[in-house]
Amino acid sequence: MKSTLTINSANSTPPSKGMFGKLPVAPAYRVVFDTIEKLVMTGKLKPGDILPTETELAERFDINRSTLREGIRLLEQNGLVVRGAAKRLTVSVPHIVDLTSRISNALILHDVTFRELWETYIILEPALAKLAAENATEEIIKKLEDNLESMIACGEDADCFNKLDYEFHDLVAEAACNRPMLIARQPISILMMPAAHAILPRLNTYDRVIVAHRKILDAIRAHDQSEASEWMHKHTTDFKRGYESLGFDAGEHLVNSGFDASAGIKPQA
Amino acid sequence: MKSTLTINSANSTPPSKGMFGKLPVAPAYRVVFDTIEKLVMTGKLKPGDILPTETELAERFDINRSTLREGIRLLEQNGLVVRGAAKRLTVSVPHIVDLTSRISNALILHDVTFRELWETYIILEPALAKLAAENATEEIIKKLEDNLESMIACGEDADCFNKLDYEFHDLVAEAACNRPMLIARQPISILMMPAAHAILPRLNTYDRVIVAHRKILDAIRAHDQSEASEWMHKHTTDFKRGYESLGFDAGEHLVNSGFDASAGIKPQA
DNA sequence: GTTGTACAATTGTCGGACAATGAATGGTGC
DNA sequence: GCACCATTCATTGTCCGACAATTGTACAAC
Repeated sequence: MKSTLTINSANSTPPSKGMFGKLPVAPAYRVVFDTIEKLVMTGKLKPGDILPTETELAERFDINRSTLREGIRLLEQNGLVVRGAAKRLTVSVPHIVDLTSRISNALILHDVTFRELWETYIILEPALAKLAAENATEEIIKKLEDNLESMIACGEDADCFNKLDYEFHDLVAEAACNRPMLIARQPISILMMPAAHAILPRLNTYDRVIVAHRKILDAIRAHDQSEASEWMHKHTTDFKRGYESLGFDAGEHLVNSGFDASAGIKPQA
Repeated sequence: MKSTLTINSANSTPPSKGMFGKLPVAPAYRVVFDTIEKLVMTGKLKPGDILPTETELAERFDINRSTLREGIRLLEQNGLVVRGAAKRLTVSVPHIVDLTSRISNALILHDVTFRELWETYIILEPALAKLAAENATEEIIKKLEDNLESMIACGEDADCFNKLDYEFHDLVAEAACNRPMLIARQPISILMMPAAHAILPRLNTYDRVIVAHRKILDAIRAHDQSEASEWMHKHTTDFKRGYESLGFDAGEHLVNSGFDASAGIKPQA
């Protein structure tokens, strides 16, 4: 951190280099991004606002349109602007799904282990179930009921079952009305999907899953927070037990769950 | 989800709209992004690999350099490439801090409430303390000790104290060796900072904080997981009590904690 | 009111160009 | 031979101008 710097250190290197670590002269396209990002974050630009055309923006910033466009790409990737109906740039709010898929990609690249995912999941899922029992609306309870019915109708069609299982937990998370926790859970859920797909057909846990889901749903409907939390805890622990009884090592990397895992879901981007 | 769609629904809307959701004809710069992203995610490009020059890449993709550069910007903002030492593009893995600051920005724009932050925080912090008690290395315990000493030496310098408080919790989270949880915690921690700054000098809770930190540190050092978890729970609850006793409403929006909150930290990006 | 058409605006893409800057190279002195 | 310096070169950041494709708009026709 070079906490102590003396100006008069005329011993080794000329003072023009070495100290004064390069002051942040950002390329123009980055300045464009920073500027507009700040405008959005400070509320001077609100979601839904339509930006001027590229030509006009370039004129105002006094840069070339190509350069401006590079800045726009940064904003676009950040989800702060989208090219709206009329192709015009409109200010937007980053979608949760964009964030979560980005996070899961990053976790994959960081070689996250199943142990880490699991440790977090076993914390979040019961907490979300508890909050769901507190906050669930009639509407979402209806969706949960539909989900459970479909799952029963599913029989032992593993693909169908897994999809509905994933959806059930997603709905519970949504019912909790807590976005930070939702964002934390989603990437983990995505990354654990391959494991879920591997477990179900080999261990034949269909019945156990349905029983657990029903208990959880009942608890949510009854606003019984501790019951919801406890059953979700059991249910999630079951999942880990299944994982381990298949001979997987929880410390093992998940690298090759790979790209399709994150790209496979993206429900309605 | 429009699960059932019949072709012959010639009743209301013409079939050319409504169904056939826009087929994915992506602009070239986006194809560049998708292509290279996939190469990274599938491991065909590994972190540290140096990409060809812009001119060469443009030639290979058979597009103009300007167009290619727009694609590069998308990758850059995603953290998948950085312009390395020699200005050459280098494949990289997204830094955690980039993710977390993006998440906190998104949460701000989504008008997240203190209630949501709190509900998540009270779950994560004890869990992290528990894991820290399990996994903390000597090295990080040393850092925690240093932090506690500095905090005591800090006296009632609120700025110094808050900074060290923030750092302490960061260190505990780091000690837990769990990146999903780390990523989940960090944005919340960032967003709650303004609240922490408001509470401390007005309620004079310096002593209570130090006592709690010492208890937590002792528990981590002794690998006493439940003790670490419990004290962290108390400590975090204290924080909320402070927040409420200042008359804030937990359901209140945090919009105007605004931009500086997220930009203020960024330790060493 | 709906349909169709002509026109204008805007974006996506292209080709070429150049200054600044870091890297590589080669010459020079010891 | 090795260290040091100047030159050359490659590459990026930026600019300019241009054009096809697409889309919004205005207006005419039914």
